[in-house]
Amino acid sequence: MKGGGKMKRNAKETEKKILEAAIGIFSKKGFSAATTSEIAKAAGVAEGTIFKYYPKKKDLLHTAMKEAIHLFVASMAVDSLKKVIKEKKEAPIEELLKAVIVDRINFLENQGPLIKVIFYEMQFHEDLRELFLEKLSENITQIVPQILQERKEKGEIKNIDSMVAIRSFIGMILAMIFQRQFIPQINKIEPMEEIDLIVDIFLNGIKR
Amino acid sequence: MKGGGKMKRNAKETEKKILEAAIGIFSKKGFSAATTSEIAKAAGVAEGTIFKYYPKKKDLLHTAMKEAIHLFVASMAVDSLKKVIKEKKEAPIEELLKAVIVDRINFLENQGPLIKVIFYEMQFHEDLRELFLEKLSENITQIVPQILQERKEKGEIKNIDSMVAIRSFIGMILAMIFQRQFIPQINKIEPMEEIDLIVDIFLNGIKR
Amino acid sequence: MKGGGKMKRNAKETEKKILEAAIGIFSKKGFSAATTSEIAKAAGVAEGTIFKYYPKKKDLLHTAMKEAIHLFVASMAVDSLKKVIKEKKEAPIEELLKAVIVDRINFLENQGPLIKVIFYEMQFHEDLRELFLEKLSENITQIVPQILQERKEKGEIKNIDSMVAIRSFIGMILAMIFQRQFIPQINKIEPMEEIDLIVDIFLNGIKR
Amino acid sequence: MKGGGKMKRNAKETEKKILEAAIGIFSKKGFSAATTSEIAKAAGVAEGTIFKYYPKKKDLLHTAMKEAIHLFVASMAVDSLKKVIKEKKEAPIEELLKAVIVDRINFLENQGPLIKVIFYEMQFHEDLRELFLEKLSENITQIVPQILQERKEKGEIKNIDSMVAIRSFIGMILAMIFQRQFIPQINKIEPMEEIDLIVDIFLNGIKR
DNA sequence: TATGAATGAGTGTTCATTCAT
DNA sequence: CATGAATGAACACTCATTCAT
Repeated sequence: MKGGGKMKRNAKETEKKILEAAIGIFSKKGFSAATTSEIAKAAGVAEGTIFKYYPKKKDLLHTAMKEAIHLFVASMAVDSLKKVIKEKKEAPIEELLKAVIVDRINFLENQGPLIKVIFYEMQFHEDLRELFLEKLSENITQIVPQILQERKEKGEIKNIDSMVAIRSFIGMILAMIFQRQFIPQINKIEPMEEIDLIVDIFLNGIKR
Repeated sequence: MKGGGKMKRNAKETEKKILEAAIGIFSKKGFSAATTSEIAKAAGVAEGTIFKYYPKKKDLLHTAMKEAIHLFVASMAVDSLKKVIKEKKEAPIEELLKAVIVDRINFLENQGPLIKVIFYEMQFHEDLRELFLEKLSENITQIVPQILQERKEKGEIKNIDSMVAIRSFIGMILAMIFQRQFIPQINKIEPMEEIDLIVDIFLNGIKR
Repeated sequence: MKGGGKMKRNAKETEKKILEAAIGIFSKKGFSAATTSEIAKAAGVAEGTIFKYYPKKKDLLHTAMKEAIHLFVASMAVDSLKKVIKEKKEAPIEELLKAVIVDRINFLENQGPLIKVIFYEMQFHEDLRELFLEKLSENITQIVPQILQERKEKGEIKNIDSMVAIRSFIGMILAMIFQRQFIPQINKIEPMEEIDLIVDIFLNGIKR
Repeated sequence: MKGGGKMKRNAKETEKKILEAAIGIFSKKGFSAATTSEIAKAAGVAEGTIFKYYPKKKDLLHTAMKEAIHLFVASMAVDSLKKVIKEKKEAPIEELLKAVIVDRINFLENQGPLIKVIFYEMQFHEDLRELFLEKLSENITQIVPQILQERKEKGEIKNIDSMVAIRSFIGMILAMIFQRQFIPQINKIEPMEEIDLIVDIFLNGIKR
């Protein structure tokens, strides 16, 4: 009846619960349609508590976005990919690309909601858009060319614009993921078979 | 004390103005963040007028979506593409594909906002999602395979799954459009050059 | 498409249709909950037409009320009752009272909706209340005492306050009508039998 | 930019204030004509606060009705009357009836607004009507016959249908109350005198 | 005279935000 | 620190009323 806390006292944990609940709701309904009361319920805190940590609703979005950007850009473009690339440095390029695809599919399956929020809200919030794209382009221009550079030098692949090549590859994969997610009924072949096929098309496409 | 009639009287036109304003606002801010007062202002009508034509705000979205679906699915997948394909039937496949890309870029430039609305809101509204995907998968499964069939028979290209090939091609194009829209600064080559390159990669990828 | 009338042109008739539709709707939902659009539809006219005849919605109510008051007060308290009383002047008083009851039940069955509107809206609109009660009290004080005066003089009934007696009788009848309308299931005896019983109670009650 | 909490915190009290304000306004203007903004002002709360307790305006009516029904049916038909009847069990029947009338007048004077709401809105809302009448008829059929039964057995009064007798008595009283409320100017005798007269009429009417 | 498209003040309702406890 | 009752600006939506045709 009196005001005051009941649950465990762990500010960091509470903050995290709120942020995670917010990401969940944002990804289900979008930022505008999500309500703070809903988020509070999902986080298991009182509505007022949210505002101790995030004075404005938009702060929730910003924090989520910053985390997402870090995850998406740093993790996606850098860490994870770098790892794959390094591990497979000596492997045939087919194997490298397949590993990349599988890695990306896993990434999207785990970080899907967050990614969704990024892409949805980026459209509407100039500040977020800039933040995201700045980070992204920074990393992309650094990392992407390296991936194919070595192979080009070895003469395995054509001397084409690396960005275009990589981006095309990404487009193929995303199109596959998107289609398998939303219109799975039109598929006639198995996922692994499909991955092979995509890699095959891509490699034939760019090889000398 | 209450309002009265003033402006021109043309129901059909008013309805259209409202719908167009709505699509514009929806695509700028998303459905939830858009307000009817804002839409009214953009349409140049009183707020109450909107509700004569669209009793619920969601009706605006639904109507926009139905129109969008018709445009996107029927027009995109069928009419326009069919035309391109027929016109270029005897042309080399490179030319066909380039024509398709240019046609799609034009389409997206003109119908961009509408398309954006579709993809945003589809995520959140089950009913819209079903409506869209049903139409889309219907058409895709009919049209897409025809595009490559002939070339396969002539032995120009590999005997691979047409859906995967086409989808990969679409993915490449969309990735290009998306990147050029949002991170244009990382581009090093000219659009037409890029189109040539994409077609080249794709054709090499699938040719026998 | 162009503005302009289609139907018969008969102002008086149109006006009447509107008023009747209004009374119907008012009695179904009350004045406030009734909408002019609903009334227009029920009257078979365009919404704007209503305001040619009744510039304000309240005018509809006022006109209905005036008609109702005329009907209810003049007709109920005066004409109809007078007629019954005159016809049965020489009849035994039991017969007179039964005739009155039957007459009143008929009246209410025919004029029910209008009566309902009177009693409902009277509560909220001071002006209507005054109009109604003024008329009513005028007539009641003139008519009511005459009904029993003669019988009193003949020594058939006690020399009690006529108003109280008559009002009690009216109360008995209205209670019967109300109960039969809303809780008919609790009745054990037939209507005519019940009328006999009420008259019997009343007459025994007032007889010397 | 948006509001904040200020006043005392007592949910139960706030809820009650709102309900009472609502009953007051409903009884003054009817449900439809009452506005939530008006109710909020009368209750001394912000408009939004109302909806924390009663998510829909109609919920206010329903809650008021349920309370009213309980009060009216349970209290009126059962508790209060039972008490009177028990207290006066050995008293002459005249005294019993007078006590009943006085008790009822007091009841209506105190609960008037609530009762008014019941009778108004019952006409328009099927659900309320059913709720009310169900409760009412349940109780009436249980309580009413008991009132006269004993007297019948003692041979003091005729062996007539108890329901009709009681209802007639209620009708007489309500007619008195109604008339005294709305057309007080036509009265020539004092209230207590009038009560005596009504009881006299009724008793003579039903005595053997 | 009748129409019905258009109006806009006003209604019920929502929700981010505040603050006494 | 956390609560949740309270707030009020803003929203979707209604409806009596006006007026060009």
